[in-house]
Amino acid sequence: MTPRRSDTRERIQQVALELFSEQGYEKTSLREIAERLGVTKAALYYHFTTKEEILGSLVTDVARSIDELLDWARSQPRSAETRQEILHRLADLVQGRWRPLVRFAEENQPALRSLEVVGKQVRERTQALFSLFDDEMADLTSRLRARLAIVAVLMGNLRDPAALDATEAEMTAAVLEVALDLLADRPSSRA
Amino acid sequence: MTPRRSDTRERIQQVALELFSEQGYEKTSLREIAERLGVTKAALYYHFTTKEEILGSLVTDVARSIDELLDWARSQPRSAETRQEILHRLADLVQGRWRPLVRFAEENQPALRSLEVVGKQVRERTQALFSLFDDEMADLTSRLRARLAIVAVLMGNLRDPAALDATEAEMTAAVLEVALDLLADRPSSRA
DNA sequence: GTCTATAAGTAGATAGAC
DNA sequence: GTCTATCTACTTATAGAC
Repeated sequence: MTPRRSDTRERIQQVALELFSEQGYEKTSLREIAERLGVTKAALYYHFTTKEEILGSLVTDVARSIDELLDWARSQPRSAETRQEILHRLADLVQGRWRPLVRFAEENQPALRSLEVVGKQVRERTQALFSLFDDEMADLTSRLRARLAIVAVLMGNLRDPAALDATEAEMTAAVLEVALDLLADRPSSRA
Repeated sequence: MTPRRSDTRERIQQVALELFSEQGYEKTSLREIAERLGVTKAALYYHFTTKEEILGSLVTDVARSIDELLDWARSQPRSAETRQEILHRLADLVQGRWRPLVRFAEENQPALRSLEVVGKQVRERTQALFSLFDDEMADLTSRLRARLAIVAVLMGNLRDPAALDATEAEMTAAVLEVALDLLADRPSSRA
């Protein structure tokens, strides 16, 4: 018996995310959101006090999921198995329910940065993800590789302009393989 | 004796790029550009017929530089030395004179995509850069690695939120090392 | 909980004087 | 080549009826 007073709020979030993803945050107006939903602008203001709050409510939800991943990761031993499992969970996260929003965040950095509250949340999580594999004592190339591993996982999520025509499962597997290889310590070869 | 009728046009380009980079394309208004320049909006319209044309004039300049790199690359044999030189030239390009604009392009994909002419130029060059190292007969992970090598070079260019406190020269060297390693063929280890 | 109506401001763009 | 003045079309946001 969930209260379920209205699903309008959730429908607003869903439609807003669609439009933000298609056009970017700045270019999307409240009028457009209201029209696609078949309600008026004023209706939006009943559920959200500002445009930023609509985006903020979405970002907060993702941030919670990332925090759960971070908490879990920090409770585990720093082993190769842990790293592998972290990457798997991260891949699930960015390709599952949060795919549209994560993609949106990747593509709209300036819009997110310029928003007071939302920007802070995004920056903190980005940094936390990078720091997961970041050994501050390691040399620069190792640290770069660690970051690229994260980026590789996020790449499985991209709107691909020059498609690699692979299935999603193939992409995920390939991306994880490349990411794990980036994390593997290797003797510094090469002159 | 260059004609040099007016440097206003170039000053507009320079100031516009500053503001576009700081705030994003959509959020930057012609009023702001004019104000920072100490002229009026109408003055801008003497030099550029639309806002998009200001950005377009900048993008066209970079596109030309990338085309030169692409032409040169295609005229070379497909050797390890060539790949190394390509990466070096790409790094020079994104970290030199075009750094602000390349960074802007990375951060404002949706804005650029939604612009008719500009978007096409950007998409074509991105694809061309990826295809430089892309052997369509190779397996998926190799192709992913090739793309990641390009991404790595572009990462040397990022506004870094969690700074790796390295000098620019160190970053460039490290980024190139990682990129080259990504391009190196390797026996598919790992179960 | 959703509406109409409207405020108050800004955007990109133009006409025409100087 | 740059200005003032203005236009039209939007924007986010609010007040208050239903």
